[in-house]
Amino acid sequence: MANIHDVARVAGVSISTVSYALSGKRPIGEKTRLRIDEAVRELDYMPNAAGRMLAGTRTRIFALTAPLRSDTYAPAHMAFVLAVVTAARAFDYDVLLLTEDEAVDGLRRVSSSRLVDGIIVLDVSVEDERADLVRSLGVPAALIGVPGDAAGLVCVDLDFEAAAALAVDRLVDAGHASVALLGHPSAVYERGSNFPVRFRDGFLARAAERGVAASFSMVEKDAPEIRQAVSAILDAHPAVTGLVVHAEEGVHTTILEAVAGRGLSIPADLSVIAGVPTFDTSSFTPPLDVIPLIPADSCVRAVELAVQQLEGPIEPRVELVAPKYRDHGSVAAPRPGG
Amino acid sequence: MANIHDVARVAGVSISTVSYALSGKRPIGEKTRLRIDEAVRELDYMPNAAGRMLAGTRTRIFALTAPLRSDTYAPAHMAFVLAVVTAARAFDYDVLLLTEDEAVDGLRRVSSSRLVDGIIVLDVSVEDERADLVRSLGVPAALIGVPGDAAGLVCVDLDFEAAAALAVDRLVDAGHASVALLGHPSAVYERGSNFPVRFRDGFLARAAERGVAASFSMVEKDAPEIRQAVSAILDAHPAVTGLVVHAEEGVHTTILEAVAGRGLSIPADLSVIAGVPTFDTSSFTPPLDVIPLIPADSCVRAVELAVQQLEGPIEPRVELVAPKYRDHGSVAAPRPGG
DNA sequence: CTGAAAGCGCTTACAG
DNA sequence: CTGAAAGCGCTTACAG
Repeated sequence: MANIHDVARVAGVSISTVSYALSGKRPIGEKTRLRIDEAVRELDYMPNAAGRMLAGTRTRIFALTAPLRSDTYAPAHMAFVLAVVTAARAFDYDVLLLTEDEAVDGLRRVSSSRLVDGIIVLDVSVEDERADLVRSLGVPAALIGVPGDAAGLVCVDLDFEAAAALAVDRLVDAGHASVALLGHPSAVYERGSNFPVRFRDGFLARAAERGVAASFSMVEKDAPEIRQAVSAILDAHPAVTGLVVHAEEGVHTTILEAVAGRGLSIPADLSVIAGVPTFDTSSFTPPLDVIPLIPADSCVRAVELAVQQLEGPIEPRVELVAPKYRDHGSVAAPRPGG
Repeated sequence: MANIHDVARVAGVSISTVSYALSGKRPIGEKTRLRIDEAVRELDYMPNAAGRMLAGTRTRIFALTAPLRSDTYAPAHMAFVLAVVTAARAFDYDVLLLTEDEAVDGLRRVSSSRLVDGIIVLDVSVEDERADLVRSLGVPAALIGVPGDAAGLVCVDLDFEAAAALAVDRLVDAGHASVALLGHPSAVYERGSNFPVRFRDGFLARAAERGVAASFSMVEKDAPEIRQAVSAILDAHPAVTGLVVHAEEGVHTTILEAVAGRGLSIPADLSVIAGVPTFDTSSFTPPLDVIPLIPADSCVRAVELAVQQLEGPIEPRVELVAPKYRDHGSVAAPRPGG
């Protein structure tokens, strides 16, 4: 395996010139550059990563701490991991994957040994020991999600309150005067991430602002309970003509079946918006308008912020990514009669 | 951040003694070791990864190439990634994650730059460009799964033929004389991985060996088609009393509903075994006997084989992991009447 | 049982 | 525009 000395010899220059030619950190004479390029090609030279890390100030590796617990929703989790890796590669960074069992020890190890230049934290929970650790490590880091105590941290997340508000606005703007939110099972609001709470609060707050009636129900995952919840809310609030669903994929389909089962058609009788899913709602029956949670949006920004910190500390912050609305035809004006 | 010279100075020894004390590669005097341990603790010393990589012969990093495509079954994929990372950590190896878009270029980059000591390949397809690449790279590598051309490669996979044969044996041993396999959609058998084919062939071959009637149907994913397939096979082969299912999670539940819908009870009327799922079948209604695909089994072995290759090339091979049977009560003797 | 020293392959001031 | 050289932080023969 050729090294920089081989390239320098073949090109008839010094190793520093080879180094500068490859890094572009100083101007190189036209013909010198050509001879070096030629030598690099001839020897199939690729700089040694360890030499680079040791001499330089960067390892060009980020640690990604992603639990990969089996109780996380795998498709979304996978999409986020993929988005982080893709975003990191755009900055020429590789990603070292640290999982649940080694969350804290692993982060400590790879940052103390200077194996990584920074840390990206995924699947952040309210009480996340990784948040405290990152704070104490003082290493470049960005969290995707917001822990209970975000002081001193750089966090990026979808603006869930704005997303819920956007859903309300769409319904109200279409003429609906009574809206309902079908949410996750109650356990989700009690522990784990705080975004369901933020979505719910954003929903209720905006509905109040807009002066429309609003109700909120938590829905368990079993089909009978889902049907029950749909009936309950439509029976208890007959005026409801706009529905926002913040739940898992399977729950959506069951809700849609239940709605159809009551003889209601979407959007003629009921307008429906899916809130912040990571899955596709355009192939549902009927396709649903959606305010998606887009992994790339948060991940790209988180990686950018981590990269910025390589130059030095930046202001701690919670950066909220603006929600986007995608129309699939499931929202319309309510029937004149109500 | 303390380095090895700091530790040596505080402990009053040379840096080589510190290095040997930490690596355990040569015996160190009792009190010398104590002084070094003390200094390490006092300075919170952790060896610099880049220095280690450059001076040593190992980076202690494996590349894991896992596509993370959105069309792969995420829960299983995540379980495999997790199992690889966990297995690698047991050998004190970290894992660098390379995804789809960079499969070939990324592997070339990290191996040419000596960033990694070896490669673990996940989600291997029949025509997998990564297989050819790994062959040409000549770097320690282990594939989890078997490509069309496995020549020169080290592969590990579940023994799918043996798994299917085990299912047949269980049914035949219980007294069943006519068995059926409900498999994946036809597209799965035509492209992608080859394990569905291996499972099917193992099923048919063992049934022939045991002298029992066997049929095989491919089942699409939509509920109506699933119900249709169940009816078709039970109508066409009324003697069938033993069923093996090799399909996705949702398909299983729909099949069970369809079976119940026909008034058949499991296992009294029909014995059912789930073939090589990565999901839990013990919470199905009823719980199903299962021959699971256990990510850890293949992943641990693949990592072991990669580690072995650090000492030098080993014999190329396709190592098949023996299947295991888990009884949940869904297999019984057929009714005396047939 | 321990140490002095070479060397791994780069980057980057320093010098011209 | 280019080069000689120091140095990053380790490991490991070599020597005693």
